[in-house]
Amino acid sequence: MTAYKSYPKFFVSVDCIIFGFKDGCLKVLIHQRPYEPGMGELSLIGGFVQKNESVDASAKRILRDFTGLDNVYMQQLAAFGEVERDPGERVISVVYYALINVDNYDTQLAEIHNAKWVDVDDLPALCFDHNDMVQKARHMIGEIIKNEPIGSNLLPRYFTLSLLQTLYESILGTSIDKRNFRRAISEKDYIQATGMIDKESSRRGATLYRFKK
Amino acid sequence: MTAYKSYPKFFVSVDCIIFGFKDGCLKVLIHQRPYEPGMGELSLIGGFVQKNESVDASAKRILRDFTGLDNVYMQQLAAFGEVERDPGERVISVVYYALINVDNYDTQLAEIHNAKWVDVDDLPALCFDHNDMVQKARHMIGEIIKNEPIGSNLLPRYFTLSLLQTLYESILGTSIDKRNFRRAISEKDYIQATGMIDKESSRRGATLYRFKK
DNA sequence: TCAAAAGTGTTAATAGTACACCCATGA
DNA sequence: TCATGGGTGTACTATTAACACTTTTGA
Repeated sequence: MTAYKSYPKFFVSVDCIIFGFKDGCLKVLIHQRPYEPGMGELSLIGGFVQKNESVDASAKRILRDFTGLDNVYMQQLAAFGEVERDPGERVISVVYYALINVDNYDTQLAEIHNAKWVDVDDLPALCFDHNDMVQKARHMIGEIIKNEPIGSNLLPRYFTLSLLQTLYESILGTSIDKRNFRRAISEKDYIQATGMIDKESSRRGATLYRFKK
Repeated sequence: MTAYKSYPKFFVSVDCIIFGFKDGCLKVLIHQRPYEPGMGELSLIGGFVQKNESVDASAKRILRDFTGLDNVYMQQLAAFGEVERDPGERVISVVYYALINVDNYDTQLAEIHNAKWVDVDDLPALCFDHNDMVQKARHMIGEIIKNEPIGSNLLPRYFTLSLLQTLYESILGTSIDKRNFRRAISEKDYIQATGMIDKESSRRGATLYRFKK
């Protein structure tokens, strides 16, 4: 028997910051909140933790329901627990961030949920404390990309070095010297040339690379 | 009105990893769990989130109740949400780590709670997932001390450079060259000499430093 | 022929690492 | 006088930052 009876219980939600890379910018997937309070306001993708579901599993389920994607890079960011953060009822939210390839997700599902991509550096006002969540997650992936090849989750399977550099620049919010970038990335040994040439993005054509497994 | 009615609610606990620096080692404050399940097992300092209390405030309260300390360096680590993590009932735990000066805390309170310091690198088996929590927090402060002067929270107001170095070594788990350490720390501009001399720790006497504000 | 993106090395500055001896003191 | 911890500088290595021109091609 437990001695917990006298303690209060809380709704626990999960909010997901789903990052994608599109048009040379880091984007976040948002939608219109479908229920009160804040119905119609812009919101992160979220949902409630279920009875026999771990919080991690809950995050995976919510991501799958909105994007059709499984096996996605997703990490916990933090719990948000201010008393009045949700104006309707007390809800403690555990926040995750995910990195997805925008070419892979299920656009039909996204349409059903009214989901859309917005530029992370030009975020509209989101409901509750969701803007804070995005800022914190944005900072976090900036730190992580310095040490880990998380770009593999955001890019198509084959990509040019210019595109990879643009990704780094948009995540880090800085411009990077092309030669230094190429040297640094080749020293890291994350990626390999495929021999294929991309003719879309330039007249001359650029070598297509891919991440090693 | 909210649409949340149909969702389940959960107990939400807070667990605190309270780090201190004592006898040249990084320590964690633990105690014997005073209630079932796991009564008598070794446990982190914890408690339950209350109705009109933010999760952060809850962590502060719990820390104060066990140590008598307020205004302590404390950060959220993560939420732990596995379904079976607590064998009694479903409890989602939000974990914080705190750094305190072992000379300041209320030892009477600690005695009441059966609290004791254990070496972080020689942890006994703790209940539930508490060992995981400590490992994660230990790794976290290792990263943070590389960039932030968090040592100020663990040391007495005045300290020798040798003591500061021992602190860094015990947090980082490495030995550091004395000359390199002193140069690095003086370049960081965190600390200043007070002109006072400590005669306790050596015959010659060592300059006492303090952290700048 | 020219606009647009691809590709390519060198140098300088900075940060980090390795390493050994003398000093002051109390017991 | 000696054992103990305090205090100091230099040379080497690795990492990071700054910087500009040629190539290829389609329009």
